[in-house]
Amino acid sequence: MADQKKMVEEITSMEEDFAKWYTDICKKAELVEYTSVKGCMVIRPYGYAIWENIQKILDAKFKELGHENVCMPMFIPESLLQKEKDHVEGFAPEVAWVTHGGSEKLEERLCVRPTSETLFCEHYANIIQSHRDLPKLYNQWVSVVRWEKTTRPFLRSREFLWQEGHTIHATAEEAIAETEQMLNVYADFCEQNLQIPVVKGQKTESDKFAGAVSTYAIEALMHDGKALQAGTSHYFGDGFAKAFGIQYQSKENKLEYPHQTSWGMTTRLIGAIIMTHGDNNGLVLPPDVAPIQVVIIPVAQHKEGVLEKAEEIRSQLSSSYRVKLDDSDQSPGWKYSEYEMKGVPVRLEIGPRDIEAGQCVLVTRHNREKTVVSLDNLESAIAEKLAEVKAGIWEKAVENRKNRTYKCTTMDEIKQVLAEKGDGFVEAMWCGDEACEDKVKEETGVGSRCIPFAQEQISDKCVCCGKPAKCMVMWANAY
RNA sequence: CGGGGUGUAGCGCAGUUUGGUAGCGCGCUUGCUUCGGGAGCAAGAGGCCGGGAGUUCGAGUCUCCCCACUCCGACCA
Repeated sequence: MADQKKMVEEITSMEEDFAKWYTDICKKAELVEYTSVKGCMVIRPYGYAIWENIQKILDAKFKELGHENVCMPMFIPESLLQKEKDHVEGFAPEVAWVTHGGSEKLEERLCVRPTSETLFCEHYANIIQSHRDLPKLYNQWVSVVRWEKTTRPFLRSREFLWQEGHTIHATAEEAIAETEQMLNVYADFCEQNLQIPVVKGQKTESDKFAGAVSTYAIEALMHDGKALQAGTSHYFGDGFAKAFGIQYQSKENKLEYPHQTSWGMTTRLIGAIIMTHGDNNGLVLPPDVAPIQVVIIPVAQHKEGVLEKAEEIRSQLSSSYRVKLDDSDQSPGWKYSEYEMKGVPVRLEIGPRDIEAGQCVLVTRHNREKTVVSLDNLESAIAEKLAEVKAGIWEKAVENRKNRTYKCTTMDEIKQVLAEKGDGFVEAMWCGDEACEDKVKEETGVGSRCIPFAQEQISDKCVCCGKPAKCMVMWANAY
């Protein structure tokens, strides 16, 4: 909040240096720690707990829709990776290779999975014979490795955690429906659980997944105006099935190729949370995934009855919420700052004066508003506060995106608005020609993020070449 | 992968120009006093100066080679 005094001095302000602000939060809020291997980070308990909560919610959604979890190996033989031409071309530049087992050189080198399409395909070829074997709705929670050149905590690490869904269906229609369904699951998760507004859309040909027929994505806008892809869902058609020889016998007794999808979300979401909701005092966590939803800070805890009351409240609340009572011997002021930095949505202060009056103080993280509430209906008061936090951070994020979404009809307009207002989402028309896509990127610095489902006819001409436009594209500088 | 910057105690830094055997602040430990927005005093602990080779009687400091972090590009969840 602009008028609030900055109370945590350890974090660089985002106006001063956004990149440093980001890494400061990652480290000071104890989300990650670097290791001696470039791009490989320790996700510390507080950061991992966020991921576990993300997993819990998503996994339940997947299972509700009939998906089953499986686990593929970590290694892919080179020959297997190479079966689908586009796929290998897309991933080969960034795979890590295992060449030795012990001291012996392997006959065929193995890549550490950058994604598992090939492994799923090999497996599907083995287990699918009949239409009765379809569909298979699989998902796995694993880590993958991509040998990135520049790395940043959560946003781009060489090893990252994710889930990858891989489904295989008898018909194209079914597979397309699955692709769309999962994109919607992702969008709903971002918006309803993480309070991150997203734009749903389709990737352009040049930007789609290696080996896919079509790629869909959700794009979120960060505080600094850069776009972040928060999730993707791909439709593969029968290309992989053909490359890997997956066939099934239909009811009509004909051999057919099945149709596939894949979709994924990663620990990058934690980066999205930081850069969507965080402020100069640190993290601001969406209540649904916050490891601690309510932190209880006893005041004058050495005085008789204070800790006992605080513990009583903790115990009472812990059946409904993730609660922590901090009874360490730090001063209350220190604790306020500490848990603000860690983004805990609601703080509960309780001291001798409160106890006497049968009340406590609730403070919401995103706006630091204090409310005195009676201890008699504490649970509902907290539910209200958590809902307030959700609504508050959602509105703020939507507002930011609104302020940073620009409609442009010419290249000069794009350059001008970016120079004046800073990075953001640029909506502009496109003719569909890849040359124009490249030229926009080259001249203005913003690349195509997606072709939003929510189309708007901004003009009838391509922003670049002036020829008749096919669709509106959302352009942005991206992470 | 190209161009810049940085690696000295857990964190932030000084010391490097001019080689002489390592310091400051915060944090940490113990004790007492404090406690409603990062408390005070006192006494302590903590370093193969990112790693390796070299020059030198002697290297945090000079030379070379690695590695990591970071920023700006290109590539990417």
